[in-house]
Amino acid sequence: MAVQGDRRTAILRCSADLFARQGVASTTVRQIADEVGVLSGSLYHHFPSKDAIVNEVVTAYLDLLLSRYREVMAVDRTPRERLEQLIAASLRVAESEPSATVVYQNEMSYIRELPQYEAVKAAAAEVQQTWLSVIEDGRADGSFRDDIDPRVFYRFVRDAVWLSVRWYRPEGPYTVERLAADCASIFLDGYAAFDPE
Amino acid sequence: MAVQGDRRTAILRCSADLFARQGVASTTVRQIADEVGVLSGSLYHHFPSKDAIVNEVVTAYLDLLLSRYREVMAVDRTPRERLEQLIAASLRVAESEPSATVVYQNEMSYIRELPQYEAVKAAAAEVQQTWLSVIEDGRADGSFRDDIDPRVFYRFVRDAVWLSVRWYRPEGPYTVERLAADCASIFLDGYAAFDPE
DNA sequence: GTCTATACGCCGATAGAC
DNA sequence: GTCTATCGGCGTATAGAC
Repeated sequence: MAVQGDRRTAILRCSADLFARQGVASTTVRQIADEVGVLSGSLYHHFPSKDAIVNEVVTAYLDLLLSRYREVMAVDRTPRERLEQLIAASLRVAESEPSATVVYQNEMSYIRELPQYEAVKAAAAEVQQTWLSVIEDGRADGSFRDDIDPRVFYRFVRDAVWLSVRWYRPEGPYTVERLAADCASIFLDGYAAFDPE
Repeated sequence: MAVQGDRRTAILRCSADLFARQGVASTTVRQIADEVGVLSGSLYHHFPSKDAIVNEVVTAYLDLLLSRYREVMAVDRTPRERLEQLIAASLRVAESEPSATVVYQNEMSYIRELPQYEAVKAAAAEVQQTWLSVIEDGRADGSFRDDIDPRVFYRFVRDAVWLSVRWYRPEGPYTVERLAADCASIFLDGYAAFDPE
């Protein structure tokens, strides 16, 4: 069982890497098997289909992300602090699971056709609701602007945060914590120079 | 010739729509032919390969985008005004060519393997250079902040702008000009409420 | 749990009639 | 310029030996 668990994990990890690099549709079960070090037929002992592998990659990713979001929301903070924390939590998840993050960002049209899409949809809805509730709270207490639709602001932040997996490399001196701080500062304070007053 | 030109255009338009909806790898030449209203063999009278269709969709898109950017840069304006104009020009191109925009945003790993990738690469470099020069000018004249890497700011703006094709629908009362204004205002002034002073 | 061997369909692309 | 017909290859998935 430990062996099977390790093999399953290896299959999921190799698949996520290939899916992220080449796209799901362009990745073959033979490539996955090569990377794992078995023949393609052996994959079907662990998963019933290629789609099942995709589904598990995405589901595990969303479970991790949601658990981090729930931790952020469990603490009493201002909307601004919570927004900063959501950005930082997202970037940390993207750093620890870059391939799964890329798959989820790039392959939504593929994911939507999976047989178990409803579970993914529910998790995605909770993710969105978390962000929107924080933004609405900030509008309500006057710390955020009320002249721009919260959904528009949410989508800009979301896309900027998640697409950072396409260019951010955690190896350099620019840490993920600094990236999160810069992101929050740009979106909240703007890139225009502060008024020298 | 007019007929062939029309047919070529129809093939490009249908291909871009399918590529955007399903991904390039998952779109077959038979699907493209069905959508156009011919049989798949007939496509090869107009294009030597499926990859050639992808290449022309992307190249035409980048040509259009660059021509709009050059118009913006031809006028003497402040960095802030130019940044607003680049955002607006980008969103207008995304509105007029949504499928090609999606293809270019989603399929970079496919595009990078095309035989004629060098031309695409050159155009992409000019796009990036246009944004960066405007941002650098704003830092130089003190209108933009100098405590955050211009490349980081560029990538956040770029991703927020281009990913709007995934959710923005021009049919509603929220016009693309208003979207551009909101985008520029968030990125330059921030979403935090203005100091009531 | 992995391998060998293979079924079966769809893929991009081509040749040649019309 | 489009059609008919088809080729060779590679895709996912399966059956059964070990």
